Amino acid sequence: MTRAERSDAARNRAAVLVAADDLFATSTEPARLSMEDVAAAAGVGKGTLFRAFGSRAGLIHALWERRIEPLRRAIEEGPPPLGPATEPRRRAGAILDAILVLKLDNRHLTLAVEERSSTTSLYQQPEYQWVHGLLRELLRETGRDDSELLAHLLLAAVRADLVDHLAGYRGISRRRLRAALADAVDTFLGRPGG
Amino acid sequence: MTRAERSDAARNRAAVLVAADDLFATSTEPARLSMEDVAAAAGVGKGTLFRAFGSRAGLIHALWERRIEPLRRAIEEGPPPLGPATEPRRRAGAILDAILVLKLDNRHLTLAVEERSSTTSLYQQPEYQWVHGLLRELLRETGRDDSELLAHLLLAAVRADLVDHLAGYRGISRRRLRAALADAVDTFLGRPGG
DNA sequence: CGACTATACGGACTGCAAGTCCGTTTGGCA
DNA sequence: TGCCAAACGGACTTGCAGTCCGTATAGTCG
Repeated sequence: MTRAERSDAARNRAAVLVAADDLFATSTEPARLSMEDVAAAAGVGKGTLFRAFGSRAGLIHALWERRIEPLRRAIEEGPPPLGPATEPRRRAGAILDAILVLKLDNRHLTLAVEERSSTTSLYQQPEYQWVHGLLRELLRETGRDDSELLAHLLLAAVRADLVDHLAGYRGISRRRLRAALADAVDTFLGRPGG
Repeated sequence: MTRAERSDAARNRAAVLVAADDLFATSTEPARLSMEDVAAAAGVGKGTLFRAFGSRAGLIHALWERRIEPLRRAIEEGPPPLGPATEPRRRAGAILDAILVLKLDNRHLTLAVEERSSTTSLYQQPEYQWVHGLLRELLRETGRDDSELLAHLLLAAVRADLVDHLAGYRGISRRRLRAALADAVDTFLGRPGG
């Protein structure tokens, strides 16, 4: 069995998460943010950083984990419209909307999460597979066929780089983006009420 | 004014295009394909490669240009259903289908084209902007509002990495993918006939 | 044809970032 | 207080994009 984490390791891990979170939020170009920068900002050595997170992808994943955790809880055990006791069409729409908002609020971090690195495809990431499975099941319950592909299509609509392009570069308002997404969901599933 | 290209430069340029085309088609992991590999395969020096194409992105762009050229011609001056003399809903569907097929046929190359490199976003690429503008106009003609965002959504459905994941990793047939895309288009625009 | 020069060649070199190694330090326990 | 597994950190390795510059040559002009 593995021994408990030593206190200095825990402290450094926390310091790195704080520093990296800040750097990703601040930096204009997440892809240019190097691990050495993160280590320096956290006041630890590069070796410590890699010991704690394994790789750049590991660090980014840990950061994203923290951001997505509340949403996961809300979906798995929260009240409607995100929680389980919700009519499928409404719940699917609410989940997609929540994802869009999360990405709008964490543009640079999500860009980094969805960055193409030779080894990891977005579609292999556990988080993606989790929402995809969830969504597919909800769509299936509404009676749509080929719910698997439709779930991918709806998730493609909230790809980090697209959201970033529209919200950042094109300056489209959050309101309009959410409305457009809701419209698209309604088009596919019909309005929850009708 | 600029002088004409020297014959050896033209020959090397062609050799590089042939070699790179082959390497991208063959290689399992386009991101791992280095410029030095390409130069070696083409039998030229690295300097020559960079002189001819400027950068990795420039080379990939040149390769993609050749692949997409026939489609562009068909769309701009060909017969229906791709050409201009086509009813908008039908033409939009035909264009999206053609793009999907092109990506299915050039999976690795399109992965490279849409690769996230710090400087270039997919959404800034002239090719993307061209199809997006085209599609947006067609959607506008069908009377859909927010045709700009809808055009992005439809194009997100044929993102290279998604297509590659579905066709390659998940083994979903070309037929089913095309049918699903056609369905999605119909859902948004209504069937061309009705 | 011969020589002159802009153009092109090519591979050594630079810069940069991810990830590793290993000698040194330290937290936690007896 | 002494021991040592765990953790530290920065020098080092690796791999790749892109540059530099001395050498070679295509094309032109006399």
